[in-house]
Amino acid sequence: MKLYQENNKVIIDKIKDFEPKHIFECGQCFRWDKEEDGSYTGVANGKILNVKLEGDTLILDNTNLDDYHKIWHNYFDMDRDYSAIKAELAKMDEHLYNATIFGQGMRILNQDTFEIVISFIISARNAIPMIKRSVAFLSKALGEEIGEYRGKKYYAFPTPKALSSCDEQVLIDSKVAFRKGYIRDASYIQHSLQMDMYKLRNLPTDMARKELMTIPGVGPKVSDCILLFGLSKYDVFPVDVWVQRVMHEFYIEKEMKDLKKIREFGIDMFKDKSGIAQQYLFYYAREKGIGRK
DNA sequence: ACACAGGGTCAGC
DNA sequence: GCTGACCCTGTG
Repeated sequence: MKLYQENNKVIIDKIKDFEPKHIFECGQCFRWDKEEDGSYTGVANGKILNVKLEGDTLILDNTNLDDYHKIWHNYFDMDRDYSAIKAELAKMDEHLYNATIFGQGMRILNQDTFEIVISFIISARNAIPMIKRSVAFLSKALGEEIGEYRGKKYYAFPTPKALSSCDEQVLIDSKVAFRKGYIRDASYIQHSLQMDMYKLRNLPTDMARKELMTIPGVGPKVSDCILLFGLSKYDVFPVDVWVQRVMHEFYIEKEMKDLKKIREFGIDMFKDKSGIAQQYLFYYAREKGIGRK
């Protein structure tokens, strides 16, 4: 692996376990879009980045080595050995083997805690394209304009202050619908520091989870997603309709509908790799339509 | 056309 | 612990 800068690109030769499609389309993030040339452009930490894989060369455009080390290295979870994780999961059974092969190159991004809280509140009983639409609308309406890339303007995710004090009409127009009260209240909780969601990182998973569940619009499933995608906790197992289906298909009787028990089953099975296992299974199930009637 | 479900959560029994 | 309502939109 060789890392170097060329103009405004950071290039990594001989990259392993990095497949942009699987990273950006596995359902963990909502601010990355595919360009016509197959690359992906998105916003994180107030910066615009374009990502393209050519063979085993990763090209990060619109950035520099300084930002790579400060932001993107951690954002893309570069220090984690996904080959080792995949190998461990794949040897458990044929389903995990298939799911890890299918999702090869998927990585769990380290995303901003508050952005993940709001995004996954929006995700409840919603479809992924609509979640992306709402998040894009709110960012454009309330977020700071951070620059232009390939002729398009980009906006940072709104601050807690902006989201907690905006006109109700903005939330209505964003189509977050019945979730608008949750978003305003959750944003105020962070803005007022009634709870500092960023500090939950320092708590054990179960305590952080208990805290998250006090936020309006945050239940068992959304809190697990926040822990996994926004707080770097991997001993969680978010159970949504797809994980439910894939678990019924592969591991447990269909009569077992108690989501709490399915979650405990997953954590018991996958331990400290539950979150990552869940993401391989979720992506595999959703792309293949496993269990859909 | 129109019912149904989409990365669930909450309030009211 | 269960059950229905919740906004809006794409899908069949």
